[in-house]
Amino acid sequence: MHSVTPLSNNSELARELRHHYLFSALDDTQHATILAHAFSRRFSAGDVLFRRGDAAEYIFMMRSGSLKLYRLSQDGHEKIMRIIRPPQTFAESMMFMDTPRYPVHCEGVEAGEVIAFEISAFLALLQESFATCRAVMAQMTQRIQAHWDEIETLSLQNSHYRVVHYLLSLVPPGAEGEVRITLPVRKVIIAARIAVTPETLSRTLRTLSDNGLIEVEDDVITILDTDALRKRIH
Amino acid sequence: MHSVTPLSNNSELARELRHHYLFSALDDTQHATILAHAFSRRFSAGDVLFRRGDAAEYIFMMRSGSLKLYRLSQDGHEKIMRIIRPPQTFAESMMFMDTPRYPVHCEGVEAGEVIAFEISAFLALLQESFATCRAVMAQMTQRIQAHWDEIETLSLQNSHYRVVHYLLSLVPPGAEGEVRITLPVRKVIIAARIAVTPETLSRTLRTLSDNGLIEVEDDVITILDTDALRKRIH
DNA sequence: GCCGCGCCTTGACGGTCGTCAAGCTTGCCG
DNA sequence: CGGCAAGCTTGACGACCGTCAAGGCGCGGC
Repeated sequence: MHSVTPLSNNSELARELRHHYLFSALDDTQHATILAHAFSRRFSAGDVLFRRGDAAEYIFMMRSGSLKLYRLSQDGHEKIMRIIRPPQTFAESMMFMDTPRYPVHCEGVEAGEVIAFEISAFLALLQESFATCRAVMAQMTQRIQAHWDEIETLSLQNSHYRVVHYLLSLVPPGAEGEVRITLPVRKVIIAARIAVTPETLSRTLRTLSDNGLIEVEDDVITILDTDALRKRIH
Repeated sequence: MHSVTPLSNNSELARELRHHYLFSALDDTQHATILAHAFSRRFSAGDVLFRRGDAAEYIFMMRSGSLKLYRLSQDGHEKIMRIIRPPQTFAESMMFMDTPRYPVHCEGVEAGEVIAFEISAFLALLQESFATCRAVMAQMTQRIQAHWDEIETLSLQNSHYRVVHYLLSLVPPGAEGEVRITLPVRKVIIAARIAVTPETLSRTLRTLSDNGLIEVEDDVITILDTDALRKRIH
């Protein structure tokens, strides 16, 4: 694999781990152990980190950039299951499968860097640290909650709802009235994430704009009245 | 709460736990502990076990009957997230939330019985038993896999596919050629499970029947050629 | 510069599937 | 036995949204 570097004596990374929700419960010895079984991987947009069906030997932590986890239908349609950004970890749940295989493709969106930790090494640490065990479980619980929400959205709601819902998810908590947000990724990526076509996304934004609820200028969207938009879901 | 009975000296239940994937790693003392913090709950079809938003104090193990976990949209449409049958457990992932609340409604479909275990007691046991911890995580991993699959199905596939996919999921593993299956629940329940209307389900079964792929007689369906049906997904 | 390519938008069209309504069968109960 | 409700089916209709096609805009490479 190219763009791979060892992590010996990377004190900045060590400090990062100490503040990370998944690793903060570990002591110095344990930190050293997992770093000895980890490596850094740099990637560009379009680089493939793994494919669906590959044997899963690593869990990952994002350090910079962004990437997408996605599946393809037989006729080549792409559904993005998740967009990953720092400081998220992913593929944790692979650890507990009998024959671990990644269930999605993984590809870079914006160039960046991930740290890969060997699953076997991390599993061994879990036995020693119930607190870390709990952190993993809390993490998995959050993922499950997000899945319930997504399944509900996909089966109970129409595309209009999904677009509005996505916009509202970008509003900082507590914000009210007029809010300016910037789309974090290209629109075609967003469309694949919320399971609509780029055309439908474009048209829906247009309708919202015509109705005076938002203003669109490239990837900057001004929500004129957050509450009104929230109620607008029909 | 009515239909609730204590579990002291229920030796049959104790034996059941010993063979259950979630509890088999516990020793006799630990079994006694959780049984001291558990109760049995009988229910009929239509009985509400909990509602979405209720504080989650228990995890559950099905002993008999069946029930549904579901959500409602604003306009009253029901999406069944999961059908539970023995010997499944559910709501395990609630244990790791900060302020645990059930994220779905739970209602009886066929009369039966569940065992409710206090979350606090079970959490305490997890600290002592890494093996049980692992069992919980393996369980959550399976749920996550199932969610990925469902999200993929909902976003990449049409209703025809979902019906065929559901039928195939009822075929016993390894079966080939002509297979006779019985629908496990009423059709309206199945429809809500796979996110189509009862009308669409009915029409799709009709089409498959007209094309000579299946034969339908009430809740008994004969799949004439499993492989042909598998390929029929378009 | 200018060409080509990717991203986004807009329009026209058509299929899928949900909605509404009617009718059928079955089982339950007075 | 008649009446009623529930479950399922079938038909007619229409909205939603995906597909196909065309065109504008910005950007990088030659």
